[in-house]
Amino acid sequence: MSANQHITRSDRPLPSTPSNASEVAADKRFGIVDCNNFYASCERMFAPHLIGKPVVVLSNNDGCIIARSNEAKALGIGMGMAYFKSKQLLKKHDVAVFSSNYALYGDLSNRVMTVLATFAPRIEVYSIDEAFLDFQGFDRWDLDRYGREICDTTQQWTGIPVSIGFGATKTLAKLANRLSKKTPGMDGVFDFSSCENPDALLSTVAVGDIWGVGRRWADRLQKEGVNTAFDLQQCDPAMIKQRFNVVLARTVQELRGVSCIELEEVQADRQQVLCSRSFGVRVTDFKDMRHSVTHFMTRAAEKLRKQNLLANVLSVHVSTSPFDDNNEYYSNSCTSRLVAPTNDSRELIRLAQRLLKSIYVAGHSYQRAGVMLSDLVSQRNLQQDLFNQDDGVERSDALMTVLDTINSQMGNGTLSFAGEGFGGGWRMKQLLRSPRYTTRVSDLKTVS
DNA sequence: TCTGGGGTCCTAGGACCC
DNA sequence: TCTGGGGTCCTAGGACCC
Repeated sequence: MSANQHITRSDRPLPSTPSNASEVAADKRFGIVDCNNFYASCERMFAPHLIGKPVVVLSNNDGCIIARSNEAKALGIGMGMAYFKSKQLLKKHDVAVFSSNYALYGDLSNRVMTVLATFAPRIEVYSIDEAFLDFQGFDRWDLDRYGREICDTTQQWTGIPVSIGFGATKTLAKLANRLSKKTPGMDGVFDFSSCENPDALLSTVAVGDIWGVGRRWADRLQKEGVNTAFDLQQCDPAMIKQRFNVVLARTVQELRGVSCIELEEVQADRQQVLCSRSFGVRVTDFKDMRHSVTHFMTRAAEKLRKQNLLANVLSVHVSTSPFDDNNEYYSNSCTSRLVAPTNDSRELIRLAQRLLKSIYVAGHSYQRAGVMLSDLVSQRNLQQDLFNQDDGVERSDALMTVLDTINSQMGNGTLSFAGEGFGGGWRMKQLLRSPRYTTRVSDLKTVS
């Protein structure tokens, strides 16, 4: 780290173990398992001829590239690259291209998580392709060997290759996981605590590659001479808290081996539910816009009911493309509170349509729209309305249950609201989606 | 022609209350 | 002339994650 006036090193000696280590029964130890190139691996599961070949998966609406196999990465295909800009390159190297197929990825993710849960007393499913495992008390275990067993078993039972990192904190485990994939010879398993010269290793990691340090902060830190994970670890947390914020200060502590971010086994209730999409083609007609917003509202209400939640607040937003230089950018949203919390699609649709009317301005070519539900409350401890004595709520529940049951048993969209319209160019493009191999009987793979 | 979607946490500042 | 202090709630915006 170069000398500078702003960032001062802490004079305190770095703790080799958490300072309160004597008070806890055993040192904390976290593992993070991460599925390698998850979406691409899922596609390969049912297309084994693609093993060893470059594969990419596109975002919703076939907009940009969001997952790449190692072979695709090696060709210089960047994450987030616009699909239309990379078509030539993809074609030239005969890259297999898929639209995203979340039904498939979600199902395979569940299988992976089920396997992982058998290897540790506690598991936190952190994202569709990652899970933290609790290995507190595993001090005497050969984690390197155990890690290899976890990877081998998961791959064998689910077909998805994974890698694992161990560390005294979540941040160090993430870092170990990253190193396990980047360092030849580690082969997807690395225990940071077993490292003989951690300072040297931390010096090889760019500050922006640390979990919790995004682009903005990486830029700011680098301007002040903090370039590597080692540099950041040497910073005084109090100074970081003052000059950046408490979140980054925690990251500094975590890099020092002081665990600040706990394992969260049970998922907290959601605070908001969103449904928002880009359109397959620009929308210039109010009727199409109303169809799309009604459709998004229907999906959001389904999500709400699936989690037994009710919403108090609804907002609707619309916008034109920020990339369109020829037309004026327009973006607007409108928020409203419901009279009483609800998850009834009909009521939410009615309000959403009203809100849409207030922000829709004719003459624009709209690129996206969406709805957001917030101030969510659990259906179980709903405050009863003293003045509403009719049986509306029960009837609404019954109707929504019927709707959801039919759609879940007979396929999404079996029953839909007239307001959603039929077809419509605004529905997203998914021209290259693979079959829903594991969640639809009609899409089952056949062997001839 | 064509640029994803869905979340979280934290902070600052204003309104309002006693 | 003089114009408190402490607290909560809400919102917008900025940062991050996958």
